[in-house]
Amino acid sequence: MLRYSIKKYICVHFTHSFFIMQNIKVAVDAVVFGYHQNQLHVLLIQQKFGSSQPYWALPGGLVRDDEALIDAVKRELSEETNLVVNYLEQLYTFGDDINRDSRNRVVSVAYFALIDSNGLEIKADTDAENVQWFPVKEIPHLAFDHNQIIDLAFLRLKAKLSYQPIGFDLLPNPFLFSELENLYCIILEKEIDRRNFRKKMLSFGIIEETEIISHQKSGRPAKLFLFNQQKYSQLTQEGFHFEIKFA
Amino acid sequence: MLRYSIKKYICVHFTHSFFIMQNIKVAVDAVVFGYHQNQLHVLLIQQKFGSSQPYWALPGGLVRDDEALIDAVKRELSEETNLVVNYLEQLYTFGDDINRDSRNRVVSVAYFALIDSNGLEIKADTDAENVQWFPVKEIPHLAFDHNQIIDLAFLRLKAKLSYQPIGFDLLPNPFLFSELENLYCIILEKEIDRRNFRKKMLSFGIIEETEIISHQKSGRPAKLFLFNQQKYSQLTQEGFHFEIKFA
DNA sequence: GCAAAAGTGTTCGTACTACACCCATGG
DNA sequence: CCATGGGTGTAGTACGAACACTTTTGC
Repeated sequence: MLRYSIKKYICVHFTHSFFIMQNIKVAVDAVVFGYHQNQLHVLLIQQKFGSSQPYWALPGGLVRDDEALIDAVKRELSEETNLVVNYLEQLYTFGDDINRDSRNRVVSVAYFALIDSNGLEIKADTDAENVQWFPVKEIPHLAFDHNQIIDLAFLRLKAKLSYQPIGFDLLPNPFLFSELENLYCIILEKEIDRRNFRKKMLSFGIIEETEIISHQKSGRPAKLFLFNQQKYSQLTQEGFHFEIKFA
Repeated sequence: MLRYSIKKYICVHFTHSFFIMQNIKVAVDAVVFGYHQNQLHVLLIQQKFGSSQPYWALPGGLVRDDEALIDAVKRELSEETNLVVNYLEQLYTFGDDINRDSRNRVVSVAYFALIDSNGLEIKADTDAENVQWFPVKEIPHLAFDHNQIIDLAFLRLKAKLSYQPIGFDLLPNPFLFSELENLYCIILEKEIDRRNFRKKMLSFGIIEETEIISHQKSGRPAKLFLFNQQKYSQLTQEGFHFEIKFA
């Protein structure tokens, strides 16, 4: 079954050679999540096509010949939205649908990013704005297969929240414990017991209580907490595994 | 910061247009894992370059213009190794190193596959063979960044084994419980208590005991078990989550 | 003094861990 | 009868789940 044959050898050689022409373009797209107003948001930009009809789409674009994929994402984000994100990882490569872009075959490497969007809220009264946050539950119909990409990114975020301390990348540092708790509730779409959540979170030893008191909201003032990234890295090297799950 | 500007708009439009030329090729590569002789193996093929020096490499090749990525992997596997795998998923896209292929910039979408390699063992005496299983701990120096790809695939396999019932895709069906247990021990690289393992595995209700008795080995004959994929799918829809962890 | 959010402990049950002996067969 | 691998139960422990009242501030 695995036996070698001349025919197969030629085939192997052929498909590994560069004699065959290929007309596929490589793009990157980024799903940038932000958290503000007690909601999870996705950053979208507005585009115009030849058809002159404006679509909302994920920030992204074609990769340059001399540019790493990850650099292409960073460049696009910087050019299109002027943002630098806190967390960035590769999500999935979309290239099974040959016609996902009607102009040309495009394989898109999608990335997944997190940012603290608290200081970045866009004025809703500026109609000319072409970059905007959308609540993740109110995403319009987007260009290409971008809705699908967001769905996948959201699943990834939900999953990762439980086994990697990435929630902090959506919050200011220092942050309020209530913000963190709320973030988990909203993204995981379930209620979480405040006492158990705090107990578990603090038990890891990767969060430090500061002496800073926040008077931002009504009610009793709250202490601010710091996520200690360095401590987390250290513990991880020692075999520690972050995991937080709720019924 | 997110304010719209003409300059930015032009930039967005430009990078999303197809006026810019791109000279990047798109390839797929597959890390195929097999399990036999109580060891985890990876399938490699032998290639020749212009330099005429033969390298071992992952099965893979360039994607055709009219072909889904996943179909490209299946085609390459079929052409190069004549195999149909039990499990196949996208692993990661390698495209940060511009020079990973010295001939041309190539972005490679790597896949991760599992197969029951028990009936497929290659005769070691056939020197002309250009497809071969290598124990995962004895992989030679490969072409391109293929060693790195295998490392990542192995990490993925290790991780997935704990939260997805993919071990069965490396075994015959029906299988011996001792095989399953051994597979977990070897891939996770730790010892597992036999009694606890069996108890936990059976508690999910996705494995059925058959009346078939195996007399293959010395010692007391063993019952064969069946993994019930359908039952697993059903349970998953009902919110069941496979998870098996050991100290 | 009341509304609003912060802060805090205990009990109960479940699930993981550790651990050792007998059983069925082939040679 | 001996070697080889298959099959099984229990006791202790640790962790997750459920649950409600007090505290501090602004208005």
